[in-house]
Amino acid sequence: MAERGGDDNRREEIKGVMNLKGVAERAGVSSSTVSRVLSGKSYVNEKTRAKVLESIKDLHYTPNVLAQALKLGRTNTIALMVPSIHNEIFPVITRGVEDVARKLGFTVILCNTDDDAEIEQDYINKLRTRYIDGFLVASALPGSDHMRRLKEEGFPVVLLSRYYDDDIDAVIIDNYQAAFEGVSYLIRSGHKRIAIACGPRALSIYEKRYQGYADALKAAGLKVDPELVIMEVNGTNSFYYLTQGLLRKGIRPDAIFATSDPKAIVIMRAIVDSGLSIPGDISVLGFDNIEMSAFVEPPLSTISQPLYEMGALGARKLIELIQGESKPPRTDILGFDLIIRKSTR
Amino acid sequence: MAERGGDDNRREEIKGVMNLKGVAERAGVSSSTVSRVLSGKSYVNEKTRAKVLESIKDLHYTPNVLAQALKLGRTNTIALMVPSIHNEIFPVITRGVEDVARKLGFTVILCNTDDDAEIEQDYINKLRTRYIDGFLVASALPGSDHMRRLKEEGFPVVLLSRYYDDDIDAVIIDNYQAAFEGVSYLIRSGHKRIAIACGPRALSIYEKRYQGYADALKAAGLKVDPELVIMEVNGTNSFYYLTQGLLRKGIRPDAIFATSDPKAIVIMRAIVDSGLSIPGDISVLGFDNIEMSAFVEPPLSTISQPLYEMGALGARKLIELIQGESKPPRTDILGFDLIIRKSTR
DNA sequence: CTGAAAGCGCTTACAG
DNA sequence: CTGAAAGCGCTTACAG
Repeated sequence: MAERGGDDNRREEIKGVMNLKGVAERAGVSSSTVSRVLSGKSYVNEKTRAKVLESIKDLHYTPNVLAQALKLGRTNTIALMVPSIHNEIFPVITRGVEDVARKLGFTVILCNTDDDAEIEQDYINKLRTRYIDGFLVASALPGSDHMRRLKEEGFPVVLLSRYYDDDIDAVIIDNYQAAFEGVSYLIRSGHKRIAIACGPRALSIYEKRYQGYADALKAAGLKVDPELVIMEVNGTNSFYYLTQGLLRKGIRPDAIFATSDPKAIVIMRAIVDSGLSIPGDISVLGFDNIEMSAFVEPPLSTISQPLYEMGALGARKLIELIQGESKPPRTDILGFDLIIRKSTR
Repeated sequence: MAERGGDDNRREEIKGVMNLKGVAERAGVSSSTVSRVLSGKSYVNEKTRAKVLESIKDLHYTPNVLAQALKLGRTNTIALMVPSIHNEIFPVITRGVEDVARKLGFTVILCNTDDDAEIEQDYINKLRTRYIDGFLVASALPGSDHMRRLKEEGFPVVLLSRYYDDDIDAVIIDNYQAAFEGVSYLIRSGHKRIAIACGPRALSIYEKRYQGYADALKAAGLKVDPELVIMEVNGTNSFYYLTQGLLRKGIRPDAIFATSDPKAIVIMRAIVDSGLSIPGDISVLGFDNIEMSAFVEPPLSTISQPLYEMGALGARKLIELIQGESKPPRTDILGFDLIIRKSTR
């Protein structure tokens, strides 16, 4: 009895928070036995088991996960690292992750990294100390090698939706191909001066979407006009001023491919505020198919990705890894859909 | 040496995952001493401390949070329970929570409850076993008393944004007053037949907003016309058909107050698709001021709540509770803003 | 089939 | 100022 002094661990005294020893005493057996009926891994005499089970029920006993984790080296907890849960697509992915995790007995710790390598590293340092069984990472920072380092340290890691790499498991869509097909559709329907409103190309998804755009133009014998490449300056809302600036200078694309739906919606606003019509004067194509995109005016044509499934599959893969199924790393590529509504002609 | 047999705890062997004992040996002191320099709670000879610090650095040692938690009975982890992270307002709240928690050395476990009492209970059972230091709950289920039970068991609990109760700390806005002022504004600007598009009144926020709507009408000598009360049937999108149905029957409100922005956006779509104009024929007022609401066509007038601050303050309060400052429970009421854009005349 | 014992990695009262 | 020891609540190899 070292401490147990005047400390304030109220929870200690609450009925309902019991330990193995308490259960064992009430059942008249040793804690080893209780542990065994709990784990179900060894045979226990039917009668003993019944007594133990009853004692557990009477005492409302639930095992202390922390102690188990300390002993076993597993916490049944995974970390989900996303740039920002605020960003439209991550809530859906997160929901997929969480649902699967919950079903399989895991809890998820949410980390917002802001695509900042330092914050990412912070989290990793904090979590790696056996606090976490594995990492699900939607990072867009291709240069950062802390992922690889984590993996080398033996942590299960699955990459989600963004950057990926042959050495690490991943679940993604083919962003290049999706952009390629979206822009090709625009070309097929008669557009000739297609602008792109692109997120930072330092993030691999945007780089890929940009390449898809450029190659689709090339494949149709058109070429990329630097005037028509609108790069994000400072957040999504900057596209409002960027687009207006472009139009005011008299530059007149006949379509704009936005690399995300929120960007597309902001751009539609700028177009309308400039006195032009959609899709009459300018078509707009988005990316992501966020829920609202069907309801804005005009309803937005866009490319949809299976976000929920991405999260769900990612979680499933990670938990398989944690539970020791060691297959070689594999990148799962999910499908996308081109959804035509009224913002393109 | 009981086990240590052929088990697969690879992480054990990885450099970088060290324990107190290792650090102590390298520094030529006892683990007690190392623990002491780490905690900073007792004096340690300057020279000894320096040696220890060096050893820690050399070994890239970070303490095992699990072991600390087991010993101390605290995990520095809080649970955030939200109906669904998918729902527009929760990502922002969550971000506020997470930022504060992180700054104060806490991690947050995210739980999606779907406003389902059983799932809520599930989580609580799972997490209560000292896994978690406290709960931040955005539950809308007023009838559920598991919150109260949790509190009685000694768990710190803070309620967020939704249901609240005098016995438990909470951070909210005055939903009644906000709706009252929004609808009063509509009345002042000449609207006489004001409809409400209301989420399920079983959820306390919607009940409050409904009351604010009803009382604002009453205060102006108008009364609630049951024909103009549109109740959600099955998710936000149902308002599309509900609104169209209303208009098709020839019922013609001159304004619609929607109890959330997504509802407002869906309703605007239905109005336009029915060949009417906004705000010419019908004004629309939303609630929440989600980011996109400034960009939709027409830009949406709405009531904004300080979501980020709500999350941040909630987290701060919870952590204070956890750290033992026991003030009497208090409900903090944050301000709201009526934002007039172009969807109301 | 079951118990006693060691050990997971910490912290801290107790002696020096 | 510092170390040896007990204990947080579990699990499991080792003996019976």
